[in-house]
Amino acid sequence: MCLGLLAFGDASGYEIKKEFEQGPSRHFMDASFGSIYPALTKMTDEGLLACRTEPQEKRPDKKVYSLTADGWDALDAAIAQPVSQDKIKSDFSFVMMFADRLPRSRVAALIDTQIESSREGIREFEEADAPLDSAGVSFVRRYGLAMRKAHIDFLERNRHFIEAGAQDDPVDDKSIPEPVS
Amino acid sequence: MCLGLLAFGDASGYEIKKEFEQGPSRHFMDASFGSIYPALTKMTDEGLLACRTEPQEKRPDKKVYSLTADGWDALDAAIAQPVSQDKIKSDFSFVMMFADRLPRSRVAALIDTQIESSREGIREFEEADAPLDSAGVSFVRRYGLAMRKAHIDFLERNRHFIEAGAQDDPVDDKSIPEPVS
DNA sequence: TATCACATGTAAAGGGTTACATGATTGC
DNA sequence: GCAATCATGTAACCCTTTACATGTGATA
Repeated sequence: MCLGLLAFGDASGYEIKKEFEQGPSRHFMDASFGSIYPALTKMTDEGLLACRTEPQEKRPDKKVYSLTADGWDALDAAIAQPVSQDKIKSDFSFVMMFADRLPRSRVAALIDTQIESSREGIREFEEADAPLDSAGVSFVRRYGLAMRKAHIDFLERNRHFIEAGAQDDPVDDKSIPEPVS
Repeated sequence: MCLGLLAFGDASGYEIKKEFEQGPSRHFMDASFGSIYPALTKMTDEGLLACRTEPQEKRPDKKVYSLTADGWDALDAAIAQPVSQDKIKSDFSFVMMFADRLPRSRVAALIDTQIESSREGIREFEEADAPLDSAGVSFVRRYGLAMRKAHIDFLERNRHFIEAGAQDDPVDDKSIPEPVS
């Protein structure tokens, strides 16, 4: 993943981490410093990356990595590899399977949070500098956008269904929604 | 996850694995025998699960697990816990970021595979016995269905865009698609 | 004054998969 | 005969996160 991100421009470990958090890769990959720094060191040892230290004023020194010819070859080899199926880890979906055992207010709050975080993701994607993207990056960014929109759309259209099936809230027991098929 | 699946009925480790592969939980969780069996043993030791051995004819014995009262409590505690953000690991999205470096035929094949596997997932979900689902399970199943449909929809609407940007195939260099904005 | 952003790195601990070990039966 | 399904379990290995270690400068 680090190798891939460096194909879009030289960067330090710290900048790669920011890319994982904020860039278009945000919605399908992630890594912590504990795996980024060792990976960068290892690939430099293997000759896939070159490293130069950039001194900065009023900031700690920066180690900027860039792809070598071997690095580009390794990237091309990686993207030629067969791809495995997408894997999703969703606490939300897991908890929703037991919505019947949860108070209505919790189910509603869970859905609200999901919608809000998808809206947040959409905002971040739309703010990003899309005109500079390659066709591939643009495709991936719009893909992330489309999935988030579909996510919000599904939740808004179906929430009434599951909220109706949930447990009455312990305290507030008025205003029972009609059951919906 | 095992605790959760057992809430829908007693099962053996082998059956839980099948549930991960075929049930509605298929699209957001997974586990191998190497983690299922130890988890089952551990939870039995902790008193969350009860285990009975069912002898079978012409088949190895089965160890069927069921939730104890403590198990139900642990499940309720688990679903009351704050949920973390969904995490997606997508080789496909990663490779697509570098579509410009790939031959058109590979990009097309990658997209075909994605569409086909989503169609396959839809078929499996629709075949399943939906009428017996709880409101929660039904919601999650329809959620998986909606996401897969959105996935296919995006790919079909946008594939021409990225396939146009990819590299000419090494051998076949005729029939160049028009660039699309 | 405290927290955040910048900046790199290591080690312990945790979680998971892969591979192995074993064995019967059914279908191609 | 060979592969797949049924069925359970262990251990080595791999990868990752979490937490720690260190230090400056800007902002609230």
